[in-house]
Amino acid sequence: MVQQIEVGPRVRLNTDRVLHAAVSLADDVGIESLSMRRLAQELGVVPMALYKHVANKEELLDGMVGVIVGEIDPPVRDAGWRSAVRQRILSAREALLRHPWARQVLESRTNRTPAVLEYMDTFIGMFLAGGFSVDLTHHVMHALGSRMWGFTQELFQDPAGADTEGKAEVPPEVQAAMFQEMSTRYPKILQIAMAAKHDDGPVVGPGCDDQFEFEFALDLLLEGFDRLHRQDWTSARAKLVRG
Amino acid sequence: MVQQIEVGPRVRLNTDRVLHAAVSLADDVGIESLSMRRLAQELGVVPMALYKHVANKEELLDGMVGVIVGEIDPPVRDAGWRSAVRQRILSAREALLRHPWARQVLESRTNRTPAVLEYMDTFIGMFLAGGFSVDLTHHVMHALGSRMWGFTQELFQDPAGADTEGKAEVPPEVQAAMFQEMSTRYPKILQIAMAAKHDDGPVVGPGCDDQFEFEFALDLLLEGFDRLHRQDWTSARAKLVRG
DNA sequence: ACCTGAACACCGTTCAAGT
DNA sequence: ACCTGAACACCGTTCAAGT
Repeated sequence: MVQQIEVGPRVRLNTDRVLHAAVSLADDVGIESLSMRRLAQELGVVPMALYKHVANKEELLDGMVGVIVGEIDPPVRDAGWRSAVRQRILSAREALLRHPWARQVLESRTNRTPAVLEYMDTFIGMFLAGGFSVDLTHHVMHALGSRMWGFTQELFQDPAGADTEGKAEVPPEVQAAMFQEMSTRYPKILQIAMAAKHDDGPVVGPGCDDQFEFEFALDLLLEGFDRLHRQDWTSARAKLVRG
Repeated sequence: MVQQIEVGPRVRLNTDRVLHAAVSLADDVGIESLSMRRLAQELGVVPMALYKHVANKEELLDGMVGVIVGEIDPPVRDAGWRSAVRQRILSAREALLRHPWARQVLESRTNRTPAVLEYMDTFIGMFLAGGFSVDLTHHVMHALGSRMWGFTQELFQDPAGADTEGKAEVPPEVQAAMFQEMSTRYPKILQIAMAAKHDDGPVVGPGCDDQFEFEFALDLLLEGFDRLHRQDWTSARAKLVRG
């Protein structure tokens, strides 16, 4: 699991080492178990030593986000806006999927760190380079929202995730009872959940093809953006129509 | 600010009273300051007394979400799916806006409480009643994601929000320097930010019409859903095409 | 310049006891 | 049946001191 020990001459701490240690500690033990004290221990150092390199825990989290954002590929060159945007979002998605805690941290934070701003700036650049008006680009960015990072709120999240080991298996008869309960109380949820499972396999469990769902919504939006772009959509006109 | 005092015969605690006290405490002091101890104090009771009515803090948060979800209007009757969905989402949005902490709590949680399931079930029902296939409804729900709750990740969030009082005002010359810095490092962000401010007023500050942005993206999606629905879209066919 | 020790003001939660 | 007191094992962070 977590590497530690670290004998020999104590390596000098620096912000980068702190940040990367924090990232891999969060990868290993989960974000909820990441504390300044625990991180210090991992680095073989007293808690207060960290405060020379990050001002506080908030800044630590911002720095960790920065590390992950740094793993996202820059926009591909010489491609249309649509494929450039699509590829970059899917690259972001891959980076975020490597660090399951990152989604939550990204969302919980009002990020205006240089790394995040840099990402957004080049992101916006893809639309502008594709001939989008500044106006449309602005609204398009809002429409994407967190999808820009390659994720959306999952509808039917697995409970907690993390340690699947500790939890006792649900015995089949209890599972059947839960199923019964669901089908009478929430029949429609069950219906669409069953539809997803149909061609996959297990009736209960995470049978959704998340990647398909993500691309479904993404392409729907991209299609819409494209249409508006070709129509020379402006927000002023839209507001007029809306009244 | 926070009402407390509460003299006279101590009212008996119950889960409902605990939950509602927690909601209004979070409204008042912010979710990050909501602790079991603080809540107990607010109710004029020792911390441990709460544990007779909620199993732990997680369950408290789930219960608080339940209270907010209960404030969302049920689907309107005798309307087309599109207007029913639209109205309900905007009603959810109003409820969530009344409790600024709710968005974050909703997102941080793997909610499968009865209140949330009930909301989703009736939500799904609107599409099915509109003649959507179970298949399309499933994907459409994923595409909506957290937009179902009436919010999306805000692009340019105000830092932290909450106590605007304590923070010292940024002096104009510093503001100008920040502006300068932004325009050279993140020129495109500035461009689209300026576009938003154009007809509003202050150059810096929250000049975005959040409601417009929200409806812009929502209508783009609804439009897309409608098109797929009329084309008798199926995921099987879509996967075939995609390869 | 960087790290340490001890302390402060908090957390959520358990356990055994009170009425 | 409900509430209390005292305690446990944690937090993030400050301050003054060490090398």
